[in-house]
Amino acid sequence: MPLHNVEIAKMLDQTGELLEIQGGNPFRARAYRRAARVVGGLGKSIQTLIAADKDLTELPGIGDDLAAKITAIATTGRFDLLEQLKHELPGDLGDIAALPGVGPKRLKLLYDRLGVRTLDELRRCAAAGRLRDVKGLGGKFEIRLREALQKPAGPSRFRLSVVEDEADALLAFLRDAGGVGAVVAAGSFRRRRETVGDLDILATARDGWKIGDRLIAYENVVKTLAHGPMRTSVELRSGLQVDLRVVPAASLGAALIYFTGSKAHNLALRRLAQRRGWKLNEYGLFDQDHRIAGSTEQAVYRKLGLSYIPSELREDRGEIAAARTHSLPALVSLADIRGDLHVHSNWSDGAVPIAVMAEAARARGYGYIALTDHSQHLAITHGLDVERLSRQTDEIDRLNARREDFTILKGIEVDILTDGTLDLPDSILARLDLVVAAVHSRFDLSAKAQTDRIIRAMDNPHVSIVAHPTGRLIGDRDAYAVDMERLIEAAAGHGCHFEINAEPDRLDLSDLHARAAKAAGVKLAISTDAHSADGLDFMRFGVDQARRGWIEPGDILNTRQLPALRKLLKR
DNA sequence: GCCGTTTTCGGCCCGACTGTTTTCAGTCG
Repeated sequence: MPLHNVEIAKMLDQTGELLEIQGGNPFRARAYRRAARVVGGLGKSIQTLIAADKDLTELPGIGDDLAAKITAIATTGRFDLLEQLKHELPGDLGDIAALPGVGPKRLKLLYDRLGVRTLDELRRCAAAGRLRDVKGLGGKFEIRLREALQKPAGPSRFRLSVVEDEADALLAFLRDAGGVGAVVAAGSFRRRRETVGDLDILATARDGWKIGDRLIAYENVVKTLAHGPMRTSVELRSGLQVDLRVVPAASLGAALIYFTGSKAHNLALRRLAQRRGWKLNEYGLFDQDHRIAGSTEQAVYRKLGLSYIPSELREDRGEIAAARTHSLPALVSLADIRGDLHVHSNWSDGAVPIAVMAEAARARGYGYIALTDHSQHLAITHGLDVERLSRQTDEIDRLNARREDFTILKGIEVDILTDGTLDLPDSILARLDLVVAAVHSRFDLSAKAQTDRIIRAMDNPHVSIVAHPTGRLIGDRDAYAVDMERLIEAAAGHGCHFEINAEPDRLDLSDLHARAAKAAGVKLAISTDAHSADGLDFMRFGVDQARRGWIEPGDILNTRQLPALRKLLKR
């Protein structure tokens, strides 16, 4: 059975983990982990690359050996080395290693001295107090482990928008303290990843203890995990962990780079520095003991011979090579957006009338919106039939007649039915400015059927944009099975476009898919799918994901003035 | 296991905090 990239990546990662637990050469284990990350972050599927006879050793961190192993995994669905490791190291060692405070060394102690192989066995040993007697472990470790074992596994990652709410309040609280300079959020939050594991905050302050004390005193803190002169870690009521790092102002730039990550990006930068005989850490870029850069990120990148790399690109996905040749993309920004192409009103399941949505969009500096209510098949949303849609277009004509400087485009978010036909007849679709097509049912189809279904919808020449193409809800629902490469290919061939749905729980297309679409020449709309005026503000999350996908203003439909946009919407 | 404008062998990022060590290993980011 041929496997997808994520599945291959998972097997490689598991292999790396087990190799690490087993001991032996740690760099070998690291090589598997790196390969896992590279495969997981690939825009194209390994299957496609193999089919096209591409040389996998051209991928970073993949040599002859791993290329052969990846090919074997991809084609057979099996990985002998992993099977062998699982046989040699039975039990849920991976789950045990995931516990806080348990790394490969302590895991080995538990395994060798106590014979612990499963979480249940560990729980029994911890309860019986047998851990503290093992030389190298101890009472504190046992207590911490017992707590971790009791705690129900909470959400390990939080949606970006959720963390943003927490961060805004917490940053304001910390900035209010005396003797504090900069207080900024870094980490995956600053890279604008769709989900955030923990919130990293960087501060410059005269006294690191003091701002740490203030963090601990924050009302939502339930637990202090670590507290020192440079670093304090706490857990909030929501379960979100916050890491506060304090550095001198002269180190702010280097610390921002270090604390923003990603880890892989930092490793690559440090290797670059190392090759020049320098050292890069959170305090600066050093030639021997002499700091040659550090107060700003720009200066550090410049010294390393790189253009400034926007935080959204720092994933070690080719940005360092591009920065070296000064060929980074000029990323789209919120200021480039001139309108919103997916908006609902109270004609279907939106909260407010068309005029209110239009006014809210105008207040945000837009020149147009596309009103795209649901179609009849989605009865629960009070979806529009031909007659109501027809009346809605008349209403929009009346509203448009009132304003010179703002246009409401007549649209629909039409359901793609199970067989790929559309929920409304061509006769009415032809009268609209744009048709957004979307799947809202039968998420259970096979990948082939789902892909055929959406391609058939794109065959209809009235369809301009496919909305939320994979149907995922972050943390709630996986994407339906669909062959994204075939969809992108079809869209490119049809002159059809995809949406980056900006709702923080959708962000669909994802960053990787957006990048793949761009590579194929497919243009994208960044749309909010707003069901109320406030919903229009989700635009920033869509723009952030687009930036993570290396997207430039020219790749986006709704960066254009209305006449240019209209041309692109016609097929 | 990967990789090379110092190397095809000998390296592989770097520092803070904790707990158990009695001067530092393990974990984490």
